[in-house]
Amino acid sequence: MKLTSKGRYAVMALVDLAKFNNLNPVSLRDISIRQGISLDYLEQIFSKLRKKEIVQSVRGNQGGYVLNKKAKEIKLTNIFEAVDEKVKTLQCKKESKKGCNGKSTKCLTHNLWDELENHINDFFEKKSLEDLIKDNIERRL
Amino acid sequence: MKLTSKGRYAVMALVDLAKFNNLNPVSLRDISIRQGISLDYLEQIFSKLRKKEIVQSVRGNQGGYVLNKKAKEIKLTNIFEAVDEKVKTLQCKKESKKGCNGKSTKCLTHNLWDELENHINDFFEKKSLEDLIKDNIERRL
DNA sequence: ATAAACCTGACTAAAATAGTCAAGTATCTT
DNA sequence: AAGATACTTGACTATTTTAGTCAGGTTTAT
Ligand code: FES
Ligand code: FES
Repeated sequence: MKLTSKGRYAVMALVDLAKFNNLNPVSLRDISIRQGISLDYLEQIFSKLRKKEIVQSVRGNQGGYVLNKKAKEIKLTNIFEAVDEKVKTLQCKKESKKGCNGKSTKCLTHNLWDELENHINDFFEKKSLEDLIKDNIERRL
Repeated sequence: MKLTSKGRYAVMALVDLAKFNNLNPVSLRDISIRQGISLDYLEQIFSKLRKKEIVQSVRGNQGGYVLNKKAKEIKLTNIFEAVDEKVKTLQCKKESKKGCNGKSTKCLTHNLWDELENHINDFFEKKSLEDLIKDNIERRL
């Protein structure tokens, strides 16, 4: 079980962005340099974040990205969904009545993985971007 | 974030095995058929489980595997550790003082992933093989 | 003896990941 | 108007990981 860097970078970049509090757009170039993430890769990520209306783009010189919602309203769940970082512990399709082994009943562990998935999603549902920023400021003091 | 089938199979096979309550060894061949898992793959998995003393092997004709501890004492944590299914949400090395970006401080999200890792491991630490079997019996009623 | 079943290590196809690269388009500043 | 900055898109690719397979053993009950 690991987290992919796409999900990791998305959150990292958004925390960086959110710290500027919507005063003015932040360029991906700056984020790239500050966070050590490839610019081209960031572009892919922000393209997805924009489509899901998590950020807004400002084109042209001095442009960049701004949060499209309040930091409090952006949960990790939303971010992960936007960049396709899904939690997938079940092998089978959840809706299907078939098990992961191709049999007509769910496998011995189906229920366990389902619980696990919920357990993890709870965590993501509870954390907002605002929480992360606060946490970051506290640590600096 | 997904669970690999190695971890999934390990747990699935052990639940199957545990249901026989140590009365007599269960052959991998049987588990393979019942659970729809490749025999060769199961052998790899059980080799690791044996090295970590989670199961005991009985060689020869009518041989197979038996649990080496009480089902209550086998936590998911132990199983996952045995088959190298680790939860890895951090990018950096935990001990190192360097961040995942190569910089000398931890990245903006380091703490978040660390929390997440603990959150997930809590789940694994709480679940024993016995819990899974009970859960399975209840469902059948 | 022979068959069942464990044991080991090496090998490999396929999928996913983590990017790179190229060729734009829009808008601000001067 | 020109130039620079920065967003936008889509295709491409190297690397790594996963999920096995395969071949050739060894052990032990009957
Ligand atoms: S994970 Fe759903 S049936 Fe096995
Ligand atoms: S995950 Fe540890 S420093 Fe980034």
